[in-house]
Amino acid sequence: MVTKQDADLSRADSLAREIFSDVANKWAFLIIETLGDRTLRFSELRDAVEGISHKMLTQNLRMLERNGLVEREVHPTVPPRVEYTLTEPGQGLRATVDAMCGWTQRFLGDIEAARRRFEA
Amino acid sequence: MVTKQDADLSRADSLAREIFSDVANKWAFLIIETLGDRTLRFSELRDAVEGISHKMLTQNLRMLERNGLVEREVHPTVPPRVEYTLTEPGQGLRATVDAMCGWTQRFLGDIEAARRRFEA
DNA sequence: CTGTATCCGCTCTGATACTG
DNA sequence: CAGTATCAGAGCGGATACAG
Repeated sequence: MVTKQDADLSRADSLAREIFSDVANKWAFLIIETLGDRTLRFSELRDAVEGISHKMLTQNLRMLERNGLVEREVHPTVPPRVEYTLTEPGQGLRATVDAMCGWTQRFLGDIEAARRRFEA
Repeated sequence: MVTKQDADLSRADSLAREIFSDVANKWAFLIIETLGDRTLRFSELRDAVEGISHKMLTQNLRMLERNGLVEREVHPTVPPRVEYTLTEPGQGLRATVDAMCGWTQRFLGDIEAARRRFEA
């Protein structure tokens, strides 16, 4: 028998997985790390996130905005000025991304060694 | 002037970013979560990680092995039996992925709400 | 300055078939 | 059972051009 709770759980699971798929990508992580607790303009982000293209930045910012992870604030001036800031959920994700960065630093040596070992 | 330390730092950074790119992908995360502290066979993993194809599983397992995050143990029987386990660095990464899963659960509601708001 | 749209090459992905 | 190879389609990502 499938209870209502089961249904809710599997719905939550599939939603979680979908969010996961959205967010578990290199550019999203780098944008979140770069933003930190600052507020940055589109062009500042483009310059700060090394190697990102105009298109990927727009695309990922829309995705993050759609999921409520960044807030987009438009100043109706000319030329336009648009600023991006992490929301509270965004800051929460940032904490986990920070942890992952720490992990990379911590195990850099092991990973390099493993790679050399793997060439064989 | 570019010191030796600067060079080392930027080398470490680019390596870290490379690792990041390898690992920051949906399938890798799901595999790591699924493995947890268990030891699983190839076919068990394929069944446990919902939706993953034979090919993606192989590809990601190789990548994880190359970076020393999973250990691959071959039992020379017939039919062959190959088991995968997270290494210590792998467990470290798992901790951060766990945190990310917790984050998804915690903010599921906010994210759903944000999405509804975004349709406008 | 910011954002959308288009084109195009290239990689990623899944399905299938084959080997040990 | 585990792994590799191949093929074809989808989607990513970069460059460019143009609009508000």
